Amino acid sequence: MKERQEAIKRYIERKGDVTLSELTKEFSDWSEMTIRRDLEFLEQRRFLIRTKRGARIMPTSYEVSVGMYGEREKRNCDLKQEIAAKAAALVETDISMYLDAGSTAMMLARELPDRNLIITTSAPNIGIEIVLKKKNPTVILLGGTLQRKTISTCGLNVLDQLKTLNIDTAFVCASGYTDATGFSVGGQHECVLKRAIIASARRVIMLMDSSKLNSILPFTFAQLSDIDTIVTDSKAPESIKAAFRAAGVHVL
Amino acid sequence: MKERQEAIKRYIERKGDVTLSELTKEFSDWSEMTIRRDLEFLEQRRFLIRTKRGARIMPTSYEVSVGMYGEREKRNCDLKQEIAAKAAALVETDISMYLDAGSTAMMLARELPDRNLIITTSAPNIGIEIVLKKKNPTVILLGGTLQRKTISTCGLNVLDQLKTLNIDTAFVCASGYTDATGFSVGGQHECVLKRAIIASARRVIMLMDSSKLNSILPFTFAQLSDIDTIVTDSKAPESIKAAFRAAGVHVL
DNA sequence: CTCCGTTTTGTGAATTTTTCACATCTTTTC
DNA sequence: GAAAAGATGTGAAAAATTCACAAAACGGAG
Repeated sequence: MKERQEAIKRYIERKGDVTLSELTKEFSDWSEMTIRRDLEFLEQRRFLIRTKRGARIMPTSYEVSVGMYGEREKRNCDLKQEIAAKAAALVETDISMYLDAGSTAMMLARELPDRNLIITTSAPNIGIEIVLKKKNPTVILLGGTLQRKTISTCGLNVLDQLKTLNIDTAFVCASGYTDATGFSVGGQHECVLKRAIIASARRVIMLMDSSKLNSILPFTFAQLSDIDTIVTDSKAPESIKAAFRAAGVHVL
Repeated sequence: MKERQEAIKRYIERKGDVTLSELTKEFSDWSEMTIRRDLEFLEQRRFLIRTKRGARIMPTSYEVSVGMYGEREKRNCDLKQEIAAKAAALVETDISMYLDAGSTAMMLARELPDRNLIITTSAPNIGIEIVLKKKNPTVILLGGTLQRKTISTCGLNVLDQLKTLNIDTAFVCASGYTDATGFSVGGQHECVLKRAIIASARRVIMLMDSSKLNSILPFTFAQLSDIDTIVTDSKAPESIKAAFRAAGVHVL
């Protein structure tokens, strides 16, 4: 595959849904016809489908979350993308990692290198995404009841399932953070799961975009002392980042 | 939503991918313009996306399997649809059931009534499909390693997971059957899982389209004596159906 | 039942998008 | 370095889509 085609693919993956004119503007070094042919090429390889006047990402499970969360998902898309890219750089080969549920985690999944990784996750849509798009990683899905809102599983026996899994690095998402309350989420089951993961992982990396700082959700699952690294975006206020560093947490 | 729009939606859901001319032929009582407007209407509600000259089902996890198996999936679409409809009629309210992986099972999932059901499955795409499209069923995903080919999980501890689950009716798919070899599939892990399910379920219903009769795959997981009912399509030869009945199996 | 306003549907022209054939330019191979 | 193969650009032809408006169907209110 050519470099231009890769670039077009990445662009569409990021945007989700593009028009041809948008693409000709973005890739103005080439003619419309060439872009058309590239789209045809990419469609044949099932990376995308061509729509009325443009193209759309080939919807695998990605669309599940987009469809669910609708515009909310896309809103902080660029922030989350930034976080995902930074987090992906922390992934080493042959690592055993945990990947949380949520849109930021989905973006991280797409940024992961196609290498030998053992990826445990409670989000079946993320697991499917990885397995369909990459050849090398092994995906382990945690079993349990599938939650409608979060598309993630939670089982009474999560602890049993984790017992035989040695997780090196856990990428965990939070929905809220304040100094007083720590990291919090909206669901009780998620809270229990995240706690179990954090307790068992060697290294915990928190993914949180700046829009979630200074908000409180019902259930706290971790304090600053529980985590090693926090990955956030460039819009996070310097004051909070300084407070994180003061607590001995790496900030990226 | 109008009756015509419902019908168009159903038609596209069944076919997966249609052209406008196909639709105008199918719904020839209305003009092309009306169909166009219906497609626009349905697109706004996220039921489908419009493509170059037609429309395509809004891809939730359903598309995952279609995308994977490609034409194979669509080939016996009508037969599988027939089987799924017949099998759905066997589902009672408040039942605890197991749903196998595979395209026939996916179709059954779409035909299920939106009632209080406990649905256990090893196919995360089917679980997501149910949870997104229906409000009432509870979905339990079995955990384990996610297989690339089948989009289903298999874990070393399936037996443990099943221990606390009481499955009333299991809908199981087979890839091959002959009198001599019984029901067989292509993967060893699937074979183990199916055996465990069949051993623990009170009632076992086998789903198999006629194209799979008289073919043998590497791993046998059940004999006629293990199952209660076979649901197949109208193209199944009467002689085989008679043999099933003679063995005490209900044939639908 | 009929009038009037609203909604839905059909029609054809205008517009836009897509396709196709072919010319030109680039890269590869011998 | 020449021939072949491949990629890209161009513009006309074909097709699909949109748009504005007319016709038809529908739904009360009198």
